Amino acid sequence: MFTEVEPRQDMNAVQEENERGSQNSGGHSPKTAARHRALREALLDAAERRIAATGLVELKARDLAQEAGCALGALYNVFEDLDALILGVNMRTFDALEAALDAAGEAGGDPVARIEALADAYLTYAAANRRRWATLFEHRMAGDRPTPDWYRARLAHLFAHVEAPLGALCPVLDEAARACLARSLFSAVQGVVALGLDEKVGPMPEPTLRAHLRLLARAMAQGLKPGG
Amino acid sequence: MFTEVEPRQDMNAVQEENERGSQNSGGHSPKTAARHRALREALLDAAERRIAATGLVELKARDLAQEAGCALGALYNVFEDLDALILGVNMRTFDALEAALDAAGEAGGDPVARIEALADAYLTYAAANRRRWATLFEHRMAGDRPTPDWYRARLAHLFAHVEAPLGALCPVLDEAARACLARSLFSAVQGVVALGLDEKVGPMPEPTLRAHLRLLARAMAQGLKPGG
DNA sequence: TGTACATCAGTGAACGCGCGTTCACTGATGTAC
DNA sequence: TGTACATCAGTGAACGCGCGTTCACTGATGTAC
Repeated sequence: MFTEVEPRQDMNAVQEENERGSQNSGGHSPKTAARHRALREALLDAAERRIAATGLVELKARDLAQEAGCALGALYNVFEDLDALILGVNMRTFDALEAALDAAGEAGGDPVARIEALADAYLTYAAANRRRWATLFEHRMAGDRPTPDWYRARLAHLFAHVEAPLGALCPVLDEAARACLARSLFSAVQGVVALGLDEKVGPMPEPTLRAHLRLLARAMAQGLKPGG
Repeated sequence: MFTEVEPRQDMNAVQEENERGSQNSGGHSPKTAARHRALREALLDAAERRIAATGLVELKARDLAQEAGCALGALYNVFEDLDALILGVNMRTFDALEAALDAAGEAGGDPVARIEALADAYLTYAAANRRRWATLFEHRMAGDRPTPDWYRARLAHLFAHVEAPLGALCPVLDEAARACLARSLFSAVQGVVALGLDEKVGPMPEPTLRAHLRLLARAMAQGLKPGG
């Protein structure tokens, strides 16, 4: 029985590692394993920098290897493929973005103020990390492979940040309705931020953008209040 | 003087044609010119169909030629390059989308209702023509060429649809503020529709989506009223 | 500790493929006489 | 109307390039004895 359970746990761990883009972390000696991890980090750093500088479309394996100071082939010792690497970068971005939203969500106040704060924090993060943030939404898997589940979950988890204040604001909603509404509210903010920052349309003054976002958050929150 | 003016007008006409993606419409005889135009249309039709079926990413010159029933090279007799062809498709999409919005905008009612109607029409069009609509925002010019001005103007013109009801709702705003606000309001709707229809996140029931959109439009409109 | 051997991370040239674009050729269409 | 010639749309094989990925090789690292 013990042997039934143990290997399965290992399987899960390995599978999760793989799903998140890591190759068999392979090194048998600790030294090797450390180098392995270091190279992974170096490549992720390089990719992050390049994406921040020129965006996802300009991201090439050769540039990454050069910037990380390794040979082209080494990249494939450490990542399944480029997609896995990009997913790795996006995972970091998710972490950072969620941290920013968590921080904003923790600040107290009435639900409306909290929703406002979340929208504001979202804009702040997106404006300060435009391309990295845009990459979250731009990236499609190569070929016809589907986006991994954990990625979609991660995306969905962004919406969840609005759920708590939404529930406080409008306790009538059942869980499903609240989740849907959270998604739409998040999407509205996402839209305003995305088109507001899009240089193709021409830039919008950031204070104006911020004010509109506040208006949006406040208005929708008001519109949801039982009395509204 | 005559010769000063005439050629310049021709230049402009030609330039506009080119900017919109047409090659020298070249045929010296009317018959040839007609075939030229017919081929253009056939290719645009084919591209529209393929985009509707499989999206912009899957659009290949060879497939287009085959589906339009011409040789690969003929495409380049009639369009500068693939980008020009895609811009041509998007121009059609702009036309159709604007027509839908115009129709929705003409229906009377108070400004709030008109804004609601616009958002609703936008969702309806986007849902019925997902990929074609998505292509409006997905497409980037190849290389580092900038998006042509007329395209950006066309994009901006979408926002303008909300301006009239917005002005009626909130006459205090000067023109610039109104334009900015129109853009943000449009962007919010765009965001809700885009993420609502995005299959990566998982589909949302359309009635719910529509209800949220109405909520958004109504809430923002209320929030803008001088009394709100 | 020293030596022989095995492993495997690291290397970068080469592979392979997809795909936009060109180009030498052809044949239909139009024109001049 | 008929004939010779010119033009140019139409053709699709071939070009060229970018780029992700592989693979035969090497040398450093670790292990056995």
